[in-house]
Amino acid sequence: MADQNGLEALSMRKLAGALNATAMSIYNHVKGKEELHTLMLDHVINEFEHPDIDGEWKTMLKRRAISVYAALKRHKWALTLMLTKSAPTSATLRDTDRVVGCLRNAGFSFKQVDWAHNAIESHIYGYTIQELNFPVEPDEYQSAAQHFLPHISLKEFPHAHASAKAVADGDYHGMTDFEFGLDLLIESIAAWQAKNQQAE
Amino acid sequence: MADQNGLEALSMRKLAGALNATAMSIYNHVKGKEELHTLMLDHVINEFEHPDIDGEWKTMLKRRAISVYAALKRHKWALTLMLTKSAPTSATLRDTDRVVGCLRNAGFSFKQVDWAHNAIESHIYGYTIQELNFPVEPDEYQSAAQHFLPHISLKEFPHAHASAKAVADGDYHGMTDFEFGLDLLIESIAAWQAKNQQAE
DNA sequence: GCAATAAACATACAGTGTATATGAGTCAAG
DNA sequence: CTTGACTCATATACACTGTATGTTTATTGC
Repeated sequence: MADQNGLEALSMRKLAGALNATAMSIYNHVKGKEELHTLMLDHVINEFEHPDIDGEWKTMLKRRAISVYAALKRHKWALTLMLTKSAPTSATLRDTDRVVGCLRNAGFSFKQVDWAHNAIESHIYGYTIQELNFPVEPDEYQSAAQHFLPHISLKEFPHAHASAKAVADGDYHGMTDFEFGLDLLIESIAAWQAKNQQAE
Repeated sequence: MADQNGLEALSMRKLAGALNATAMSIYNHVKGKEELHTLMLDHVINEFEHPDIDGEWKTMLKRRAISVYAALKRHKWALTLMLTKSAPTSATLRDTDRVVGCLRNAGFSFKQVDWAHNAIESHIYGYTIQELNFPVEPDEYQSAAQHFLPHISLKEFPHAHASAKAVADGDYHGMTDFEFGLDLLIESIAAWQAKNQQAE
């Protein structure tokens, strides 16, 4: 229901209706709506591709990152929930356990694992938050830019205007790439870790 | 009100009460709650430190990134709103205009600007989303790790357990750094841009 | 002083999450 | 065979939400 009509379309009464029951029946299986959200979020996290601990860390973490990105796009409500939830569940524990294990096997110190993991997660969530917030679909960038261009004041915002004009004129597609920043990060993490290996 | 008690504590009636008025009076100044949220978000965006277009892009974008990060931490509800909002406002336009201008002056192509900007934004939002979601304060990491350690199954999640144990034992503080990933990104973007300069 | 406008208001409605209490069904122990 | 415990669906009710509608009051320009 949330996948199709958004998180606000999922009320206890509507959920109960879809199950041919009343709203209060749900409370026999779930403590409240917050627990329901936690379970939903767990379901998404379980769709992440867990890295193989003995695999090459770069490819393992890249594959996982792409799968996380895909899952968060499939379930657009998930990131919203992440911002209102608190305690980590066993689903997140399993995921982090694999990531940590993979990096530890590659010779990372605990601090290096933490920092590297955190940086990659940042890219995944941040890239997704921007894409989910972006109002137009990728195949409509040019037409959207043409439509929006008159609303971007040339005097007030000359550079933003020029940038939008480049997309409107078809000089470049205007599409960003999830793997661009991801690769930058992974490579620079590798260099950083190699340099600080003996220092740790 | 949202800063102090969270976004859900800001209802039209409570806001009106704080202004010594009734809920419906607000609708004479604002179209609805969605517009109220947009205005609140704009207020946060206006707290961002706009980069000097003629400054050195690395330091300019780094300073801006840190100010964005600080603003999003001051107003914890802002990121949540970003995920439910749609059209960009003039406040966001002003911000992106400065960023784009700064990078353009540094010789970036439009595509390079877009990709670099997007990657840096990803780090800011993603890092913040994790920090806001994290349940414990930095000065309580060790005690929190000691408390949570028994709940992390050694058999099921050995690496996560070991990582938490390292924090609990005080082997390392367990604190990540916003500027770590930021610096990695900025430096690798600089290298990438320099290499592709003549190719664009 | 009067008309026009702006802003605050009271009321009402549909919808939300959920506390509480009741009732029907299943199952094991005496 | 019965009794008691337990699970689960239900009905009712409460406090709250955003806001559509219509009315009253205050303020301004002429």
